[in-house]
Amino acid sequence: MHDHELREIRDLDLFRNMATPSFEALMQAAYSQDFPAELQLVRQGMRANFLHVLTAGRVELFAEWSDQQTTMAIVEPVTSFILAACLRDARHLMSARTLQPCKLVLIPAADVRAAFRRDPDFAVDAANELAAGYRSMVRHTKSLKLRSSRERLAAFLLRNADEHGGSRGFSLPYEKKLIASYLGMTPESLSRAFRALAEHGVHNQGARVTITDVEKLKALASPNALIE
Amino acid sequence: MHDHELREIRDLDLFRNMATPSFEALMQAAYSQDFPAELQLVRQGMRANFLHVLTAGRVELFAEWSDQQTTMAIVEPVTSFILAACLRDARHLMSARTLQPCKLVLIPAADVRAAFRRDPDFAVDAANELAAGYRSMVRHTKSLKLRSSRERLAAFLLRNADEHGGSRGFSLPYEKKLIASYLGMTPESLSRAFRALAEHGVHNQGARVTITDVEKLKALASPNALIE
DNA sequence: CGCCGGGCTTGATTTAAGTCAAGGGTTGTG
DNA sequence: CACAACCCTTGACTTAAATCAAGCCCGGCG
Repeated sequence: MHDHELREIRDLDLFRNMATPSFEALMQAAYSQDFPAELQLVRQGMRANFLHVLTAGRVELFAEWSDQQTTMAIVEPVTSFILAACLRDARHLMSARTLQPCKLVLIPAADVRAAFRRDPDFAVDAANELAAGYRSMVRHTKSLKLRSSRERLAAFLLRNADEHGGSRGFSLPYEKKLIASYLGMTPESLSRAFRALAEHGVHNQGARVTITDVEKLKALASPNALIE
Repeated sequence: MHDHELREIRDLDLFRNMATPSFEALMQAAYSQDFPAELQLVRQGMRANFLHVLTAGRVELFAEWSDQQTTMAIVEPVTSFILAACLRDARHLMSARTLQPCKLVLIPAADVRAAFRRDPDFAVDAANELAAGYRSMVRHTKSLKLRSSRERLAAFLLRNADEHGGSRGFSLPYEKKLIASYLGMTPESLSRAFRALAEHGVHNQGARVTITDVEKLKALASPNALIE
């Protein structure tokens, strides 16, 4: 494993405060690997054997059931995933696949659990990470249960405008197909939702989005701010 | 606070392995209180000031947005809730209200955070608790995104049959209104879903449910077992 | 340069679930 | 014991979103 990879991982909130010996032991057991696009990394129902850290590329977490699939989250570098299943030594609730060629560091789950029990600072950071994950899943669920598809898209666009482009417009970070699945609708419905948002301060052309009236869009996405 | 309450709390997974001095300090700062039914304990958007432990009664966690509400979880004694918001010192994502007269132990969030940073065993247990919470929220979300309302009800009934009555029939643990909201549908739809399940091995009369054909119901609820 | 092929859009139609409205049953209470 | 209140059910109807079916557009490749 390369030095710059080690540093990237060390800089994650999850590993930042870990004692150096624990970290080194953990990295000793870990290995870095390259994967092609469209490869299934994790299958739901299987035992969690590795904590994954994505250092390059993009990974989709999705759930499947009876020949249906839905996107649960999209992982961007540098981020760890599958921490909960590792700590609980449980089966995966979600599957994972690469969306592009990816570089991942795989850390054996047993070593993660050991470090977690031995290193208090790591345990604290793991708990924080899990709390954050829990809260983001709560937000996702709330959005699904309380908002219409149009409103979900509005909220999604506002969040992205904040993180990326700002008010001068930005490009959608993923394929619309994927966004639709993440937001819990079909690609057709997403297309129509974009049209409907034209009335609410959104201009869209292909992957290009410009928010022409932030206030109007916010009014649609969060009549009051309490949802997130 | 009474001795038997202290023992109940001590026996929770969250507090079981905590060092005795940490536990005692934490309980020193805590206090027990009785609440009437239908009282709002927590309002989403507010700062999390207390970790709550329910020792008697029943509490609903719900989310609200733009004059809509939806049930996110129902808490039964003895269980702690709002751990994630406490640890992150963040605002509540959900509101909470008592469904019945309740007894709660309130532990100041600042003390929880302190104990959490100071006591490694507590940090480990907190992380486990959060991991479990995260996973249960993932299951809920998967169910919402991948199953029809009929299928969600089927899965809910199977889970309850397991936990309570067994095959000899059981009583629904809450009002149907509440179950409907938890499952993400209206009371009317729940009613129709029950009727539809008559064809799939479920007999229902008021709060009374008997599963007359478990296999048939399972076939409907989980064509393959991977969802949970 | 032209012709796939996939992703996206658009229109027509269906369907699951929500809404509205009314009535039945149960429970608690004066 | 009767009445009110609330929960639940049922029926009629509406609606949001899914499905089905073309067609379009754009990038990659022969």
